Amino acid sequence: MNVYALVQSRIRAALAALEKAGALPAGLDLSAGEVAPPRDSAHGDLASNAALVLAKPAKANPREIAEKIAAELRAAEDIEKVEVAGPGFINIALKPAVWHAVVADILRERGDYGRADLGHGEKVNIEYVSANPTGPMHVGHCRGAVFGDALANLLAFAGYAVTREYYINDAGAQVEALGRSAFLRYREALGEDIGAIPEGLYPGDYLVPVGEALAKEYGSALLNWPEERRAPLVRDFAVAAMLETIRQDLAALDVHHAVFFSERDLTREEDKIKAAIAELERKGLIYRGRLPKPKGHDDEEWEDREQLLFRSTDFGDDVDRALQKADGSYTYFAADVAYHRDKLQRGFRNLINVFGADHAGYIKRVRATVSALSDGKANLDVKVCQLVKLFRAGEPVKMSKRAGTFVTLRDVVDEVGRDPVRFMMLYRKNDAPLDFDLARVLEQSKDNPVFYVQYAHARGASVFRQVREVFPAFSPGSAHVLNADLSLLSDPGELDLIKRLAAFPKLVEGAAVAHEPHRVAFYLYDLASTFHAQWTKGNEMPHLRFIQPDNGTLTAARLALIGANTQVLASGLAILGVHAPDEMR
RNA sequence: GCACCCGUAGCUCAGCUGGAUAGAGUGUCGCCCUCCGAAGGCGAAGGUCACAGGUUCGAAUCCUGUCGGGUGCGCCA
Repeated sequence: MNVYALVQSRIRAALAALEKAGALPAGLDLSAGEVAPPRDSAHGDLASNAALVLAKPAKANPREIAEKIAAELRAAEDIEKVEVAGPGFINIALKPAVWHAVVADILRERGDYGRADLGHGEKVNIEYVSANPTGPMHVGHCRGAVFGDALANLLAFAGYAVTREYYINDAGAQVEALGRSAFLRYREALGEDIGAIPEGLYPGDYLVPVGEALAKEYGSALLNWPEERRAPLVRDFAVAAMLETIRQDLAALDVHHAVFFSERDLTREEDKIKAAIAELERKGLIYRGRLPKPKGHDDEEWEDREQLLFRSTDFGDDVDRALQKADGSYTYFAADVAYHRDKLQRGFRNLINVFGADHAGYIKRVRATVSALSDGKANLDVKVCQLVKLFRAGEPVKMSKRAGTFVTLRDVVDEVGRDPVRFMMLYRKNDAPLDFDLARVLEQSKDNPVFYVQYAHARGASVFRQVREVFPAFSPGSAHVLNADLSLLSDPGELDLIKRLAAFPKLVEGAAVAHEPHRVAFYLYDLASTFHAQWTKGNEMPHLRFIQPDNGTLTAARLALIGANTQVLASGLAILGVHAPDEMR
């Protein structure tokens, strides 16, 4: 049971009663207002602003409405105290039994506690990473990968049927360059001195094994093949190898996509692109025309040219967008139109794209595309992940992709491990830049949020290990713990911890609606902090220690609280995709 | 020139979609281990929420403008 929902429903009932009695005008939105924890806990457990929100439509004084609502609420069994404060806030204190019931709920529902049904099983498509298959992933990709994955976990937890998807940019000039680069490495593998890698090709060492693999598979045969037969083969071979590398890199982060969608498949069957453009044409959104030259872009290569354009400005874009290049082939954007049409045809009405910061300028045209193709019936949210700056003990780590010496995702995961990478990437809003310090995330101290949260989980497990020496039967799932007399949990610190645990379902809903997994990370930090504080109280006040050797019933109740806390930490960490260890060594 | 993102404590950042006296961490200063993990905790100090208007019962949050920082800008992907 969600205490926020409980109180909200009590307020709604109170409003309905008032309306029926004529104390409020009919026709008001009775679900108006919000129940939230007050900033100052002295104001009570929960506060509602319903009276303030309703004051205007009801044409009444907010304090008077609040008093009426308060009078109704005081009759409710689970409510201990109701006060009207300030301009018309309704401050509510709940009976301890309500809070104790939260602990029992968590222990009963276990991993399902906090699960929501916001999505009603509706399908959501999340496209993320989508790094070009021209090399290993670097740290910049890492953030989008972790963000998309955590968001997918979060939405699944909130009741959506989530599809995780990767769009492979395996068409166009970049992969042709990759193929030529791989062919050079192939000749190198055959013993030829290839000299420096020419400008425009990929110089990175990671193509050396690809050349060797080609040599192993084909011997020197490819040298004699005509280019039009050889080039596509080498290119596809190289793309497949890069894709395999990327999959392994993602697996190291525990990121797994269900669908890999190939751009080349779209361009090979141009039908799909043509069909997508035809559909836009039927809607009157395609025309031939000229684009204005962008300002502050003083290159003489600008050639005023008539081209095939999509009226994306009808949907809020800055300029209309080209669908064909000068040579008549389709642009990347044209393929993307077909790709998004494909998503819609697969029945998705909720789409989420996770972009890197350098693609922010692409958002409006994709939104325009989805809006046009779905007649405004589909929702597309584009989440932009800002840049990651890499540090080591405060010093910036230099990287240059051009020189082929960039820091790969794999380097980072190998150095610090999966959990710190995932947690730190999520311990920030996605649209704020992120400084990632390789040294700091490995510190085993409270200065390191990853450690701090995991440590809280491990401490909980540690108590259950310790208690075996006094009460061997008190295992986490034992009847002693599950049926403990929770009314014994009366210390303010214990109640405070329960109140935070009770906030988890609301937190999940809010984070899911906003598509903001970082809220989960901050919540967990806060929860861990509350738990650590209660733990340490036992140092000075032995009667507050969780294990009371001479009092089994009290120990059982406190173990129930710890079990609930450990469960919520585990559930939250699972959303982030971070391990919840039982021991830290 | 235009578009998008950002501007909150010395530093790094939250702020639950408009609520009450703006919060954490870090740094500075002062405390707490015979004790379930001190790998932790408690306290003090620290603010014109970039600036100026506007919207209303009420603004860090919404609107307009200014300043400052970042990213991007036809025929690349």
